[in-house]
Amino acid sequence: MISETTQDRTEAGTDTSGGARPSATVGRKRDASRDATILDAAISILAEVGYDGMTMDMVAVRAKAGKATVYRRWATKADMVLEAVARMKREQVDLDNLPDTGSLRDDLLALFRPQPMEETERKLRAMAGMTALLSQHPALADTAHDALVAPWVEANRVLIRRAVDRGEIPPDADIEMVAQVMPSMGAYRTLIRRQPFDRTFLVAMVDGLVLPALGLPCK
Amino acid sequence: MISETTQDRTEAGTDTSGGARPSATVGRKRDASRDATILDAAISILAEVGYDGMTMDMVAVRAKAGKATVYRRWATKADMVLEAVARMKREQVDLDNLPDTGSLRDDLLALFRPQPMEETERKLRAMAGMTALLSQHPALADTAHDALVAPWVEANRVLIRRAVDRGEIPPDADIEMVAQVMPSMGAYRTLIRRQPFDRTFLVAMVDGLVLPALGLPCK
DNA sequence: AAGTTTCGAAACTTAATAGTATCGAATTAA
DNA sequence: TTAATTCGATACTATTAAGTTTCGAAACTT
Repeated sequence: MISETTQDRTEAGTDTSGGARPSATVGRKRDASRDATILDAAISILAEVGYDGMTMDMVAVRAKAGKATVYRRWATKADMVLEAVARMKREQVDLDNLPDTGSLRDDLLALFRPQPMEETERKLRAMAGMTALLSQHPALADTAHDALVAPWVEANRVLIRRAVDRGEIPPDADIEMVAQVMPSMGAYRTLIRRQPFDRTFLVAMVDGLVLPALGLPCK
Repeated sequence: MISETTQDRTEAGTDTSGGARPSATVGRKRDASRDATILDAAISILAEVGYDGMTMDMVAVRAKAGKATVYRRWATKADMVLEAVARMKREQVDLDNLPDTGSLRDDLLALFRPQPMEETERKLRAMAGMTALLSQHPALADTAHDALVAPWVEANRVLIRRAVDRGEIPPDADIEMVAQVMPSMGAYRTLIRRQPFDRTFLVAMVDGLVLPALGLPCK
């Protein structure tokens, strides 16, 4: 079972008072930076061996943390993985700072510029590792999608709309469908085929699929 | 570890002679029909709960078989799942009997006619269940792909080539890429999004993506 | 200084399950 | 008839891993 909320503060030890205690104001403070370290280790291991292949000991060892430190933060393995995935969202595509080169093709390719594609591949693999969890908790499918794929789709949507507005491509295309193509094929290629999501593949998708589907070469 | 070959015949009991014995000619014969029943149970459970969620007891119970009957056929769980997936291949798209309506659109839609799409979805879900196994044995990715997706891609390839030959669509499209679109998006939709692979989605892909990418509406 | 909490480390408990062994009944060949 | 083998069922073993507890040291509040 996945807990409703993340554990915050105590409840451990020989406490018998049962009631929820307010955040402790005394004692050593929690090192917030351990959270990120642990979650990052979790994501890496998730990408490598999947949810069921990942043990809490592996995570603790890689993060150089004790298991108590891990379980003080998340009640269960599933809870931890959930937050790890949710956190990836923040590092994703920066929707407020999209490329704007004047060419749709360049915009689409530039989406992967600052952070190289290894990082995208790592995240896709982490998502692959989560599929096992999705079987047990289908509701998590949305969390994973929102965190990893939705921002990418949204970015494509914006870039395509801009191209329509500036008259670069005809306005009658199914933008919604086209915006999903690259994320879908990227996920499939990484998750199922286990092939690299590299620049060659990216360019092939843009030139062989996305732009033609939008009617570009017919102009 | 995954065994090289499927166990055939004996080696069980109190045999101490070590050497590989030829197929027994005496005693009760193996009921070959149990194989299919067991593998079918395995596929269903795989689709429902994934590889790690599936226990050998579940499979035996659903197939109304004893575990000895299962392990007499396959040495390990992974072996069994492998053969189950390989067997799905034979029930897939009939490449020797593809639709040929004279219209690419109708051909693509007709691919899913005889067997309804629930079956396709079940197979895609079984594949989703296998992703966990792929994390541990990446070599299996090819087996799964060959069994479940490659025939579908090949069918698309053939149908598209025919349309090019008869002049329905221009010959300069990236056929290889386009042929992969529907399987990729179908897999992604089923595996990650956990949304239905229904006729509506199929038509949207064909009309909003595949045909436009091939340059059809510009003719 | 005193009391409380967090830290990493490691020992421990407990539940689940892959795989094995055994059972009595049924099937087959010699 | 007899010996070998398969069948479903079930008990058993061994391993793995989630989650708990304990430890001594460090860090923080009052």
